[in-house]
Amino acid sequence: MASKICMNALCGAVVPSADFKQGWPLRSGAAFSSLCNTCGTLYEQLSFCDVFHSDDTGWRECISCGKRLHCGCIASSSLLEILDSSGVICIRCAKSSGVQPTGAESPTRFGTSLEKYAGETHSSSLDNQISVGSIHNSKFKQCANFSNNNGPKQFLPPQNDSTARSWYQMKLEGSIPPSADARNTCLSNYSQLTAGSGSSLDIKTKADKNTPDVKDVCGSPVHTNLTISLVAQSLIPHSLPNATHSLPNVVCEMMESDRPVSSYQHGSRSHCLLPKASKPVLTAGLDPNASTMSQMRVARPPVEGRIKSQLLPRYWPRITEQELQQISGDSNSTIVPLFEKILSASDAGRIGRLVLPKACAEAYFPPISQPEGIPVRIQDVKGKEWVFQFRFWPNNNSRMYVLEGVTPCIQSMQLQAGDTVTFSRMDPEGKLLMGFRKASNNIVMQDSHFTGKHNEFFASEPFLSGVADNLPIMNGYSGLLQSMNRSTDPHTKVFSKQLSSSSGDAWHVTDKHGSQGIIGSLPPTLLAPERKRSRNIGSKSKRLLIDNQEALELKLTWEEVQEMLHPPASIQPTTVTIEDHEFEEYEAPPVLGKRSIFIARSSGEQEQWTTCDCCFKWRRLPSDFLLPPTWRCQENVWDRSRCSCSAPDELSPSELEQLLKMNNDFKRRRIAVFNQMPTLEHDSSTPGILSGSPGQGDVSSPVATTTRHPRHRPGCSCIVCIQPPSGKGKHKPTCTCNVCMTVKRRFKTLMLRKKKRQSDLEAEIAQRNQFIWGPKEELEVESSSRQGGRSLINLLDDKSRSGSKPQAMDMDQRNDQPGKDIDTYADELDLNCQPGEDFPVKSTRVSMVSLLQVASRPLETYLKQTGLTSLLSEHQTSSGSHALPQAATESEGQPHQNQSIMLEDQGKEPGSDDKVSELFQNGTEPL
DNA sequence: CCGCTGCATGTATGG
DNA sequence: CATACATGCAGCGGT
Repeated sequence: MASKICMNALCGAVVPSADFKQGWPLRSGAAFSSLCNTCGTLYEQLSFCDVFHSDDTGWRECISCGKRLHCGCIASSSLLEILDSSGVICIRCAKSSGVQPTGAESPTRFGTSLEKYAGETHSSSLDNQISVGSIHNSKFKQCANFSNNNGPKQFLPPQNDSTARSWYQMKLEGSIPPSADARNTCLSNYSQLTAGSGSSLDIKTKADKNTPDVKDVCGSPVHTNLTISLVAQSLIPHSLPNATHSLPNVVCEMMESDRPVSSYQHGSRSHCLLPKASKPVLTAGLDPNASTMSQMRVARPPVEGRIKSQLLPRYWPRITEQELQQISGDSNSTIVPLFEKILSASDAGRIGRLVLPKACAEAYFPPISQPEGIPVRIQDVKGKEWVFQFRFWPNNNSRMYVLEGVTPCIQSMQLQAGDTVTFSRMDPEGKLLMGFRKASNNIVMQDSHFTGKHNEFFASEPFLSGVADNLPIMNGYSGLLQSMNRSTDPHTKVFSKQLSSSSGDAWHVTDKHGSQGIIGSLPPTLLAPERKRSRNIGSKSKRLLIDNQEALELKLTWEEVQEMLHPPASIQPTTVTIEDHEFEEYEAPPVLGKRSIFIARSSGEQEQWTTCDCCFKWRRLPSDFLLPPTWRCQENVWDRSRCSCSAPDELSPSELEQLLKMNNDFKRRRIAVFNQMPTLEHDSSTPGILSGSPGQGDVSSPVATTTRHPRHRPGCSCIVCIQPPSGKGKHKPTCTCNVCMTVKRRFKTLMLRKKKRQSDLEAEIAQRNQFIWGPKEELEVESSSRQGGRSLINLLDDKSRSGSKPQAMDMDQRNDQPGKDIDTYADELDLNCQPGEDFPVKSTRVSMVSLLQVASRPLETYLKQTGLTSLLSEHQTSSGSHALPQAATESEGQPHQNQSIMLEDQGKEPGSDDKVSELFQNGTEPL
């Protein structure tokens, strides 16, 4: 019998694992946790995947294809479905064979109950087949009377006979009629099964057969070591008698013993039994720092079922038990969370009008028939009572509800756009309460970031959960699915990483570009002009963009967390395509690597630095070394002479300080890039951020540029990673290395595409403008070069229009391509071109005249000069430079691939052709 | 001129 | 496509 140690440092009790019968399935999609029997501390949060680790290995076999897929990875949740208590079929088989669950009226399937619970339904056709869970098909068989409420209790299922089929019956007492309707409501909607505060569900025991007396079990000291906890909702709380509010609110939900299972509601918690303890994981949507269940922030569906169907999950209250208790204090009143809203700029503005979600207003506020509305009294957390005018505006045959006069209240709470106001009700008085959460301690990043619209950004989002506590439960999963489902990018790859034994559940997604680009991975919204961004604060709460440094830092931190995850070494993923989405399946868990810092010295040498887990000193490693989760300098096989803990290779304090400073500086610059993107192109004084101009670092000191940024790891086959350090390693035209082959392949594809397009436009183009097409043709040789072409054309276009210098280009004039200045394009040009020649171009300033000279050359001349003629004829893309010719530059600098990284993504944006055609249509004559 | 009020409109999003 | 909602803005009244 395995034992665990309670993670509560103050407790430390050994928690023996009960010898539960395996194959005791439970629903997925909840905030699972385990409680220490001794101190009651929640010490594990189990992912939804863990629930069907029925064999405790995490591996399940598809009953159709036999493929073994590991729970805890994407496969377990989205690619597997449980057809009955034991059978699992992968989605591919289910889809291809049309397998339908048999033997059950309502199949037990995983992976969706959570989404439904959190309102995060996704659009897969499979979803339609997925029930809320076997609960839907369950029967209440046993009741228990939990008449005492002294601390957490667990319900112990029959352990001696896993096949016992004891029938239970639940009796609802109080004002809830145990009618068929009520029961069916419960059965059809799990969220309502869980009674919450204010409820008084008194469940009487009616044991039969060989089932242990539940009452006895529950009245005795805790026996189980593992429970699943759900934050629950009230079940029509205000219809319950007030006198019972101090009693435990219990829902006993008993299933057949070969079915999910048992839970009971205690207070606002519901505890279910898990078959076995599993490794601790962070569960998305939960606060990883929450030491107890009461601190976990979980979205609660509305208390009234009819509202639930109307109210968007974004308004679901996410108040924690702790907060609820704080509000209710010692009073006997019950706090019913109603809804919450993230304040928009308008809400928090001086107008003093808080727009209420329509459904919420109509559900929880008094009905009003006149637009003038009525005054409502709302008490804030300090006990102060405010009177707001609750009214509506007619709007499109609908209503728009507002609370007027909220400014004093908002100000007293010191709220601003992005903060969250919560509305609760105190029962039985029915008094409305208003609380709040500051955005600063409630990093709210709504799930739009996870949608397929911005896959790049989505890919860079964390799936270590709980960091953003406003995320829907399990957002890592649901958001992932949403992204997959919404994405129109057929190349979207979901790179699922499984749990390593030492890590928590985490998802990692890369897009088709590898999503390594920090800047390139930003959604356009983050690169939007300031005005646009500020408007988006709280905009519909769906696309709340973090505009403050803190949140950006957090995002970067998330990224950094992801940097630590690597695919298992030497494991080749199998790629499957499901509904146009490519999945990389790994048959081994991911590796949680150790954090490291990448730097590049001015010599071009790249280094990786990390700390020894033994002596905690900084050590230098090869840049391409994949760090294991733990690493000690004794393992420094590259330089054994320096691998003792007192090795000379360690950093001196000053060096360390410098290194960390540079690392921080790099982070700051990443942030600065976000902030400065819109203005960069007309701010030649800040070229360093994108162009890597001199000044970034002392030539004699390490330069904190991640030319091979950390998220690219050995095994990454993207164009960035596979190319040698810039300026090094000339490739011969006949070279067949990865780099050259990739570039050749890309070039070939692009040329084919180009030719096809060209044939359509050739006549017009030849007639209209020869010299524009030339450079563009060339510049589109590589996708990332297209921006260069656009840049040039934009320059011309802009100059032709305004006659002003190109640096003065306004973002708004070409907002289809957020700011990059010309040297950025120059950098970009040499991104994927191969270092067959020395890189001639790295300019921080480009002469307009020289650019125009280049631009005005005939295509053939240009190709010839740039060596692309040979490329065209021989497809030797590895030779020659795609960069602007030397004449176009004034200085040289070092290549900076981290810009290239981002540009690789951007280069795939459509539009450059549009720009050209637009130019043509307008008949603009460049100069 | 300023601020308030009510409505209109644009945009995001869900169905 | 319908709807919700964030916010712009015209019009009005008060100062």
